[in-house]
Amino acid sequence: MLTDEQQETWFAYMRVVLRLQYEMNRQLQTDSGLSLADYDVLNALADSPGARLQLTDLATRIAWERSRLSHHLKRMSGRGLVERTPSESDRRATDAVLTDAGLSALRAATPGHAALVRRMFFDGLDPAALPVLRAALEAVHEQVLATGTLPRPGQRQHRLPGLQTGG
Amino acid sequence: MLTDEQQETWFAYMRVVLRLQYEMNRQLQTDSGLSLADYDVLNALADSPGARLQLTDLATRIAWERSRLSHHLKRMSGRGLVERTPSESDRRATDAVLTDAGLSALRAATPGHAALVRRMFFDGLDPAALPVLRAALEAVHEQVLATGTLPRPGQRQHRLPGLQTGG
DNA sequence: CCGGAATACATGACATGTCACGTTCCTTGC
DNA sequence: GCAAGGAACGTGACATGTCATGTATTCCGG
Repeated sequence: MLTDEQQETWFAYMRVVLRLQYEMNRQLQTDSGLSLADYDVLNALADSPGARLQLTDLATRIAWERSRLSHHLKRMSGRGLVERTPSESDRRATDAVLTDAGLSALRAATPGHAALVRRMFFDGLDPAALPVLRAALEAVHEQVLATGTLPRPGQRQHRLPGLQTGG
Repeated sequence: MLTDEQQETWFAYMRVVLRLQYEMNRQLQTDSGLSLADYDVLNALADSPGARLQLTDLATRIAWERSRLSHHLKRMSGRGLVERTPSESDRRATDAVLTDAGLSALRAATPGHAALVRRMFFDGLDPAALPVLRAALEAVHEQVLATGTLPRPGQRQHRLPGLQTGG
């Protein structure tokens, strides 16, 4: 099914993923009181226009089940990191919005997180390999999008409020 | 902290990890009734001499908290996929052993899993990039081992039973 | 060998994630 | 415009993961 070299590459990938996830989780938790899950949410929001994202879009973007996100946002909003506001474009929908406290937490956590990423991921890497690695990861990403079960992120159409032909 | 190219590479990595994890989980769950976590455990055991591994070693190998593994093995043994036997080399220790049913489940799940890996990971990849990708992942792995908080897998020393100088 | 420190694991309480389902609203075809 | 189907989200029940702690065993310095 896979060639030997593919197998070895895959095993190397899985080993990296498992350990890195473990290390990132611990570093964030102990240094910032954020879980990696929290960080992913905050990061996705901070990177979005208006620091705001509809739940389904956010879930798609970070590849979470929507109900997981719903539960998690309830907890995060209890901690003041995000707010949940009814969407203006769709009354069924909810937007998650980054709060000031959430942004501060993200900013406080980022240097330590980035330091870990640099140390564990890039410091051991031949810089000459970087462009190839990047291209490979982007190709894989494209393939996952193309053949996966989730929609592409950021491509869902929302009705824009204020554009209805007036009554 | 990170160069632009490093950042983009890192983001690509995270996007791939998040989506692939989601897709693997779903594929395994629906096609085989195994979670990705189950699969990682079964796989690690099947790959070990005697299909047996002491808990701490197994936890290190798949980068889990030991208590997570303890709970999970209890559930998996309830399903007949593994057994827990007292270790012969250390009476504090427990070995996880793959059962016949566990091996069967692993064998049944593997083709579908491998197909997904091939389709999502390797089919989109320029074969010429494979050696570089593999080397890069192995370099990162080495770096994670070198600077991480977990011991290297498979390097812990166990007292070998039957080698005591007799009484 | 003996006592204190460290290690291996289990467990209970609690945090987090999944699944099935209900409610509300939107959309589509007439 | 209206009914039927679908989409967005929340929730409760349950599966899973984490943390703090307890018990048994081993290790190590003297």
